[in-house]
Amino acid sequence: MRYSNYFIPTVKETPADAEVVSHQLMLRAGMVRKLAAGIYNYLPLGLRSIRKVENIVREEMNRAGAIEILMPSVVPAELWQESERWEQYGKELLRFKDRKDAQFCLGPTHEEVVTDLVRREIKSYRQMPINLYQIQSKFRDEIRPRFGLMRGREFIMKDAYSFDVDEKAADSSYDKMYQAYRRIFERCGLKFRAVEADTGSIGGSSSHEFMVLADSGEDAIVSCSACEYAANVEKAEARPIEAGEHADARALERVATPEKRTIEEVSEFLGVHAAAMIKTLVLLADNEPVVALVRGDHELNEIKLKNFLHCTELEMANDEVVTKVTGAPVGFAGPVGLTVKIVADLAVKGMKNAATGGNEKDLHLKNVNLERDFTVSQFADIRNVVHGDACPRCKDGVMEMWRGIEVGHVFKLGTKYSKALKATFLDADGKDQTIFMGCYGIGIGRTVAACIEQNNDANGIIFPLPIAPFHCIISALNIKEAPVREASELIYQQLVEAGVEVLLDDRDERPGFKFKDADLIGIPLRIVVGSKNLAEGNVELKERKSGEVSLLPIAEAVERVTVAVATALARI
RNA sequence: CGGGGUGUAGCGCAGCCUGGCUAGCGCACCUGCCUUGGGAGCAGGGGGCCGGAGGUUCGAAUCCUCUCACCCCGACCA
Repeated sequence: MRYSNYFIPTVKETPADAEVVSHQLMLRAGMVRKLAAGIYNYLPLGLRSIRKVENIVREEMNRAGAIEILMPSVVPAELWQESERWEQYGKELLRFKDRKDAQFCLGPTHEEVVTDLVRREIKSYRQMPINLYQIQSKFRDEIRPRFGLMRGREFIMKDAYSFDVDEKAADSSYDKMYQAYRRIFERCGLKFRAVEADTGSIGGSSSHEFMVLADSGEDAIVSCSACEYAANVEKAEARPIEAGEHADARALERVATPEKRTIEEVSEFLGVHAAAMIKTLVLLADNEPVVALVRGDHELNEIKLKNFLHCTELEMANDEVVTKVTGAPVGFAGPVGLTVKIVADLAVKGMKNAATGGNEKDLHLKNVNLERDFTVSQFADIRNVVHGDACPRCKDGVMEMWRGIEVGHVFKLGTKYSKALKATFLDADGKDQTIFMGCYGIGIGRTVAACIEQNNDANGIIFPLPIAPFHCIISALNIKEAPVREASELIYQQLVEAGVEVLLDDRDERPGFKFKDADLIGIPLRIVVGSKNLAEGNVELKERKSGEVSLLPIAEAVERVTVAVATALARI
């Protein structure tokens, strides 16, 4: 490709509304342009990287035995009503009507559509296992789209769905996908981790997320320093804390705490450590008030509590409800004397002589003790794991925390959708059975963004070769000079013939301008053709990542680039 | 959805508080000269319904009302 005939609108200044570095660089490098909130045009460079990821995904899905199809993005409401997600999915589902007033939505995911297809066509155990996938634009009307391609409303996703005769076979399909995902992200050149995850609105029994490690990541994940355990904090299990010291219960004390509301304020005012306090939170579970207790230095994990309570809606109560439940304004809630259902975190069980709210304005209690002063309906693991917690799986490890970007997610769905949509088959005994499903997603655009998040410097993007829009750029420094032009053309032709994807910068621009652009768009290898070196028969080869420069005869430079590209692509 | 903020040339911004002359600056763009190893220099030039609608006023980018769009924070830590 010749730069002068191509379309790479680079920008020197950083756009004001781009926060994270991947978004800034994708805009500056001319990879994408915004059309509306969370909706983007993919320009040539961005599209090439996206195609690279798609192709890696495609190859690995095919290798794992999955079969590519393409489903429509416009989906009739009936299917979503049949699975009952029409009501459950909420405002993220973009709904609209056609001219006949029939309801439709833009598919945010395709369990219903694929299950409908399969229930019509798959009738026998002989037709399974089967795994169907597609690479397609999805639409989710996100509350707050942000970070460019990282959280868009329209985005390109690979989604795969497996169908099996029983749970064991489904597990095996799941495992194949898990392994395929590892290969995919390794091939993309990413540093990532697979972690246990909550299943959220997709549902199902268990799942893993594939997280690209990056400080700007929206998700917090934990991993054990000693064993293989790794999980999203939403899911990460807290190891029950052993009962505290056997201190004697002291007499309950009422303490005036004027205007001291937060754990921080009260602990400072009373001179007790936050860990010796009980944090009391009032929530509404399907509109029923519930009180959650966690240790003062811990955080409530709403997802755990929600799963424990088996409710569909869980939210923090507003001031009005808090006042009604505790009899005191916000900031003075405590478990003593409450009549509503109380769920306490396991760590609260061993607490002795704790401090907590007095359910009265400007009042807190000291030396509060379980059983003597208050009772708890149920104990459960409802807090967030914190850095340094003991590992729930092994004896020796402690939990370490990371930030990650979720680029892939694999779910065991069981029979949630097949049951709702009556997707059944006849087994070897001629009996009707429900199909076991799994589903497997990869955010294609997000993978490119996550990659840039992980691979950049002050000058711009540093693409790993497998997903770089071009392998090599030839910077022809003074294109008006015949020798430079001819040598550049020669190198270009030879590289193209060798199967290297080359961008020839044949623009009539100053050298510095070309160097800045080349660095910004992140092409891994650069050959500089300048008249001085060329007089000696040499060109310069520079690696974007290391900055390593070598002066080489033309033939050798071509050879080096060809070998480097072949090596990088053959690595796995 | 709650709070805050911003809409002025393709991009980044000033002007608005305190209304007034032709609406400015940098980058980008066009022409010419010059220059050619890290986003050069000089000269000339094009480009704006100041987000939209309504109002106040002799006069509105500027004040008021409504509206649309976008951005940020929050929507869990009482």
